[in-house]
Amino acid sequence: MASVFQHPKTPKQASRKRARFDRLLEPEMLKALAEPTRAQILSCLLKCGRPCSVTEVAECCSIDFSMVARHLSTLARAGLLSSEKKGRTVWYQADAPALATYFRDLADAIDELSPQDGCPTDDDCDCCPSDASTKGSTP
Amino acid sequence: MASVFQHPKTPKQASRKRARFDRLLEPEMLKALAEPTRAQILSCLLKCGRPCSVTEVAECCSIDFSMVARHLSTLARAGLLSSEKKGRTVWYQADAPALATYFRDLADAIDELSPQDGCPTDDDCDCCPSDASTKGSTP
DNA sequence: GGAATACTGACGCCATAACGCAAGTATACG
DNA sequence: CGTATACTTGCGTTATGGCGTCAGTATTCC
Repeated sequence: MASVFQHPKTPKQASRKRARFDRLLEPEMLKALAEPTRAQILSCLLKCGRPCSVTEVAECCSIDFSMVARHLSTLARAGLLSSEKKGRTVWYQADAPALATYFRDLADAIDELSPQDGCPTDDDCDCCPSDASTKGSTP
Repeated sequence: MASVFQHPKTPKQASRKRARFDRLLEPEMLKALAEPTRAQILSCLLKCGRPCSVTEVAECCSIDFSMVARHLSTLARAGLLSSEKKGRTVWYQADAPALATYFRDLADAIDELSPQDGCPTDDDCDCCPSDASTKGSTP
């Protein structure tokens, strides 16, 4: 499975937190999830829980076989599914706990990252990666 | 094949959980998140915490003004940002707690939804919305 | 009123990717 | 062997969406 599920070690530094957040927001996984057909397929596999073949998923979702094969491959490449070839059939399986963990990590990263007491208005706002030209007005 | 994909009977609770999950996986929000530029902009606003104008974000992220305006509008439409117009400037703000809550809900929905003890192999699997045509094998 | 600021919307260009078909590959079975 | 099954991959079409430009709108300030 892909690295997306690994927990980054986060020393308690703002820059680390930002890095963690940015990494979790890495678009590969989200892009894979954001496509309706893929979401449907993933949903199907999550609901099922056991490994499924391409044919099964295609029949289940009533989607063209070759499209399902391609989408499953995309989902697996994004780390959302594991795949195992046995004989001539490939068994795809959704790792629900890993996926749930990923989203919880993302939520935690957002919590850690967000300035609870507001951003200092007129100096020392590290909102942005590398730009210190426009410090200024607040509504 | 794949009896697992049938849903002979759908208990109300299970179908509710599925509905909840599917609603959370609604692609609007994920699609908005899955675009690198938008992720950068959202990240910037999350890190800042306070409301920011389009001009500020554009300068901060070094992105073309009108693009930023468009992306901010997209993010707001997807529910990822709140916007408030005051005078001639529009203040966009990221609601970090809400976003974190969304991802936690998604994680919870996945946990609830996934069959902890595995999917019964040969009968009574309600993985799929509406298809009961095939019987078959499991790995 | 007129100019400046802050944003929005419309047009076209282009890259990416989904879709469907069909041909190709790999494995199993008789 | 040859055939059937289970995928994969390549190709052309279509659709979506990001990007840049520029014109338009709304509000403020002089």
